[in-house]
Amino acid sequence: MNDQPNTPEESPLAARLCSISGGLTKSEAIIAQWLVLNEATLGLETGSSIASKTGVSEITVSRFLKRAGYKGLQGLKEDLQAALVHAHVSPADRYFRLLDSEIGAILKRDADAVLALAHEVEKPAWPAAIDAIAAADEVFVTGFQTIRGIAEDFTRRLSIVRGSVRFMSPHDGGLVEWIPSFRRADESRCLVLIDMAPYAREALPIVQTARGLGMQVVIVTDELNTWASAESPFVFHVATKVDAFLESTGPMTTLMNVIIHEVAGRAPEKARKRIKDWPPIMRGLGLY
Amino acid sequence: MNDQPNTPEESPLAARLCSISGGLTKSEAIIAQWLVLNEATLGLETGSSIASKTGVSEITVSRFLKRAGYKGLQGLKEDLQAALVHAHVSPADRYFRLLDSEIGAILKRDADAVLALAHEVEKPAWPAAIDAIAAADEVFVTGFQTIRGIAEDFTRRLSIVRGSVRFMSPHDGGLVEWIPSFRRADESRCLVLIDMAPYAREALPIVQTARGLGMQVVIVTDELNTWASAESPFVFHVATKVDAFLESTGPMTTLMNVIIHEVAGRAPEKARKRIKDWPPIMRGLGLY
DNA sequence: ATTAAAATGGTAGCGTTCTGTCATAAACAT
DNA sequence: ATGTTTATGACAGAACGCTACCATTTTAAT
Repeated sequence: MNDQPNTPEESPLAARLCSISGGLTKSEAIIAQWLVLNEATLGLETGSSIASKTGVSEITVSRFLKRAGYKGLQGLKEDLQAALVHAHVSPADRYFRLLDSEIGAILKRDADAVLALAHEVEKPAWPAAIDAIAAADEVFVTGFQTIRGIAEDFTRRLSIVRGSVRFMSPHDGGLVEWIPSFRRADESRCLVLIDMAPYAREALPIVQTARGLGMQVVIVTDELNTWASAESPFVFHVATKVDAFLESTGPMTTLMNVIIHEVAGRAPEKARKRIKDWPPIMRGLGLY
Repeated sequence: MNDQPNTPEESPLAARLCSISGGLTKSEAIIAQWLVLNEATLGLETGSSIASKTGVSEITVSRFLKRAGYKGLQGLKEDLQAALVHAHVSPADRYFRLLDSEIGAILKRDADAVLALAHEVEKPAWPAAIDAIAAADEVFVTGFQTIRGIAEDFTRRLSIVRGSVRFMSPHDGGLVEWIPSFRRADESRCLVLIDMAPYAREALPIVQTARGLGMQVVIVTDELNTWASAESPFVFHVATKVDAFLESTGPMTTLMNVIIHEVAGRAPEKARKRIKDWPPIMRGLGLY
């Protein structure tokens, strides 16, 4: 099922270069071959560096790239980046045509950010964080401003998968739930904090309070957050800058969904049972 | 003997950045973290692109790199290249070592769903829907259950971009806002409904009520929804099934963000002004 | 609160990269 | 051999990325 990103004969770049109509000239062949062989490090090259390494002149490189359909070396680099997304995600190139617009660029970056989440779940801290959420006797969730809703939905959806999950708004009397209860001193508690840099002033003290009470803290935040790592080992970064008017919260939502999926995976039979029970529960509640 | 080309905590770049004597300033910390998180694609970046993505100025990036011991971004790229040669890792599989796993599949499908949004944006109804939202004198937003939070966040974020946006919970006395006011009978109103099939029983009557009051209705829903198209021309479908325990709402969030971006684009100067005014507004409100 | 120090951003200038125009060289056909 | 086409390179202008100088803002210290 997987395409082979490494095999040169299957690389989209190679395919594109080979498909140039009318064959290649000697210099062009040299350039093309060099490009394919060095595809991995193309991003670090520059037009003239390629020229000198292949022994042709700068302008020939430029011309060749344009003939191959790229908009200069910069365009080739962009295409390379986009091709990554396409190669691994789309069954065909059915979207190519659509993705040239401004929105297309935003969508591409969002998709890329989603794929980049693979890095996060790969971290050693990831399974530990999932364990912390799955094993805790009680889970608190919080988030502010324009991602408060994501935090609330996360709470609802996590509640389908495991019990004792509570959204916490620190501003309407929220932290009272945390008053240490000695009757249940042995219970473990976990806080999931969703955070974005522009709105984060309130987050730090909450995390510190939670830590002080012996809670585990899982923090999902954007790339710009720098304080979180000092407070907890369970910090996961999501790319949110997509050059739109506002940041994108889509990838963050995806990550929350993955967390839920993984927590469910820690106790599959229980989770499935809860899901089975869920519709009747809803019906009983009318709508909400 | 094992090479860990991707593990952030072992990367030579990360090591070097961490070892800077005298600690990092706030901006520097942001830059450093961003560099580490995006090391895989650094080759495709440029000084100013990094600056814009991290929210600092070009010159701060330049200064920081010099302080870190690199000779500008070019020097950093050269160092990276040297490291890459050793690691034998192609940027093509930077994410995908683990994408054969179950989570990998989920991420891929989510990313694919995001790209597939290009189809929705391409529909003729799309610009019309954006117009309806942008031009309306008043915009109502609603959504239930596990996507209610998305609807609320959409309300908050759309409020940054244009005024008179209101989240509407039809169950706590919600529809009173709709009582026709003859003083403002000429005002146009628009409803944005976010919907998912499993929870949709309540949505239809709301839409019909809105239509009866002469409102435009924009509906964002999943692939399974069949009734919406009969009620409004502005229906957009998002793929939500990713074979996880629960549906994925990430792509839907992305689509809402795109809507906001487009609405902002309809009145750029006003939108930019609103964004500029936004931080003070927030501060004035304390936190929420 | 006031002052000093540091950090950051804006503007402008330099250097580099990229591309358009023209000229030269090579390949090819007759 | 000659003329024609094509490929390649040299030069220059445009565009962009990078850094030096100065102004402004932020932070820390008293």
